[in-house]
Amino acid sequence: MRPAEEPRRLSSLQLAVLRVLWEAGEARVSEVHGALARDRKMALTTAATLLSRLEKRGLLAHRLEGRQYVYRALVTADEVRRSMLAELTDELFRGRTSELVAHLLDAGEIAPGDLARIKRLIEERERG
Amino acid sequence: MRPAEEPRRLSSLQLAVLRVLWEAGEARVSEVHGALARDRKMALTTAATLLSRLEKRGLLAHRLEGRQYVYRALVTADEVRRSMLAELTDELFRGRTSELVAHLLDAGEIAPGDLARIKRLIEERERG
DNA sequence: CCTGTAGTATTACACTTGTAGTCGATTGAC
DNA sequence: GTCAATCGACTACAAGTGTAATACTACAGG
Repeated sequence: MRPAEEPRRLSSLQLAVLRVLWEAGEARVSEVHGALARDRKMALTTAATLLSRLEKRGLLAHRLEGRQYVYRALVTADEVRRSMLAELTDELFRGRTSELVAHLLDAGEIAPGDLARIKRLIEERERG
Repeated sequence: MRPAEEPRRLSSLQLAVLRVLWEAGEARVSEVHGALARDRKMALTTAATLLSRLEKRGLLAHRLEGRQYVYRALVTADEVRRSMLAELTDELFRGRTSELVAHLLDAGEIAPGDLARIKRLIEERERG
């Protein structure tokens, strides 16, 4: 039994679709469209195309309710995060997570307040 | 003077090309091909195409040496890391770097040894 | 029954990427 | 000087993506 293959690379737009479904749990085409169209103007059929393509790829599924499709994600946000982050770590930081974190620190990408928060997380993890 | 726009999304293969140039400083088509072909079989013309496309996009430049093109990257590894990481952070962690790090910790992606190293980095940063 | 209308399915098209063949020019070896 | 090797330019093509029009279908209202 194949464990629902890795999400591999997903475009911004594909992720946006997934985010809608992750937040809503389930959503009709019109709802997904509504959510996406808040950011970028888009035809309803475009949203429908995106959804059916993602389904063909095995990332979504739908059930029928009346005449409408109700989609849901088959991958969790965490799976996608893990997989995309792993790929990025491999390609840009030779697979070393610590280098990634070091980069974050060097690049000043971390707000001062977060620094303490992260340190606390690490300490918890050390004990745990 | 346009500051060499953001690298945006780069494919694995495009990054592989860039890595070669980052390591070598400069490289001829045949050299880039040689490096890439160690991992995946590939025709020389394929490497040439990749290079010229990346140049058209403004990420590379070349000079002529004899009859051969010698390419170099116009973006640094750090710029690419920053930009791609920022995009991923936005899309998958609502822009919060701390959530990214928290995910890393939760996902157990960090080797035990690295934990201490990262903590040390944070402490340095706190003082600095 | 007939017909809008709401929804999905089908088709289309431009652009990017991965992949590479072929063309044309230059140059080193005889 | 001729010829083969070398090297970039140009052309090609299948997938995947973003975008959407158009076609088809079923259902609600009259």
